[in-house]
Amino acid sequence: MSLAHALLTSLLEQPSSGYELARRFDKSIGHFWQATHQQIYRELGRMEKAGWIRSDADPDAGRTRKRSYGVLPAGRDELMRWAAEAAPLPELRDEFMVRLRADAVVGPLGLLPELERRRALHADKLRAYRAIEARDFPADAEATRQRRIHHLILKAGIQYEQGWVAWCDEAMRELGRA
Amino acid sequence: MSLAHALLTSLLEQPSSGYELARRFDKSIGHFWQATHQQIYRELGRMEKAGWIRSDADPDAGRTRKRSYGVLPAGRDELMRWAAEAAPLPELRDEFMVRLRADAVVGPLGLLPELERRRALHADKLRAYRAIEARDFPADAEATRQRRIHHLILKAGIQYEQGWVAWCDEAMRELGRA
DNA sequence: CGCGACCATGCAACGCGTTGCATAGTGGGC
DNA sequence: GCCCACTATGCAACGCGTTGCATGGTCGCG
Repeated sequence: MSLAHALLTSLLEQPSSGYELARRFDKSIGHFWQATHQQIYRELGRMEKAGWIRSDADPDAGRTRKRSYGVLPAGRDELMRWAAEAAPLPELRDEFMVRLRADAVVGPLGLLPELERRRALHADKLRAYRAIEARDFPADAEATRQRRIHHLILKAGIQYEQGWVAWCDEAMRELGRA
Repeated sequence: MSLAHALLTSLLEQPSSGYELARRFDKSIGHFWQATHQQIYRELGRMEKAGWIRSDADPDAGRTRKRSYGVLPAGRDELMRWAAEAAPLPELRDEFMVRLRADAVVGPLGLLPELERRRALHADKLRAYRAIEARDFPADAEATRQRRIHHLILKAGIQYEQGWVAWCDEAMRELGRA
């Protein structure tokens, strides 16, 4: 049930509506935990029932259906309880490796273009992460605990994409000389 | 529907029973595509209905319930058709990053031990992959196309675990001096 | 004034993956 | 001779994540 806890975290950072959460997930948290607006609305409903969050009609009442959510003490407690739990490592799970293995067993399937496509996608993400890093974590900035942690998370993404770009390069060399 | 195609690949490499597939998934293919025996039996049933594979009672008939599966031409065609498709990049999806972010917003939650645990788990996997590499891909071995591809897949795992070990080290330094 | 883009929430249904349990035969160890 | 571990397959149920669709309001543009 990480989604609930990701939402609690996001709501603690900034109380918001389901819609705003959905958009924020597309940016910061979405880099390592994705969710659609459907999941988010459904989960917010459950969390409210559980007494972890409460909602109130937005200030611009009447005009829109917008509702804003805030974390209740019980929600904060739950988040702290959960954060201390041990969790299994996320498993590597990649269709493309299945394709490669299929290529190995049924003969050349022309995977080079797909490999190039993947390389480009990873390189795009890497560039985007680096841009965020340059903007949000300049060398001379004051490093609070919070900022250092956020930077650490970003570096995980950078490391991840960088690794894949490097692997794609190697794989292209290997597949190329087939 | 990658599971079906992973099974087709595995069955082309070596016709087998559901049980054997389940065990093989724990080793080779399972490194990048996991499946429980439940999923496998269910999927084999569907694939047989679809005419991609056929089963026959095992030679030691009568004694056990064992059934062996083999890929039919339609299954082979389907695998080749699928392998050429474009696929979205697998997304990074990691609970621990949510925990870190929670730590940043509700104060120190004592994540260092968990970080050490993760580092050890990644290092274990890395060591296991390196052992497989030393055993199956010695420098002097003949490099067929198939072997080069299998090595490439293994290197993806090595690269992946290596990256996480390095990141854990950095994260431990950062969290340590808090 | 109408239309398209965006804000904002939600229902219904499906599928993959997970969990718990059931069944039954076989082979080895104490 | 009994118990345990392993081989081998399967049912039932649940939950998360996905997809397609529906609804209705606001705001800017031509």
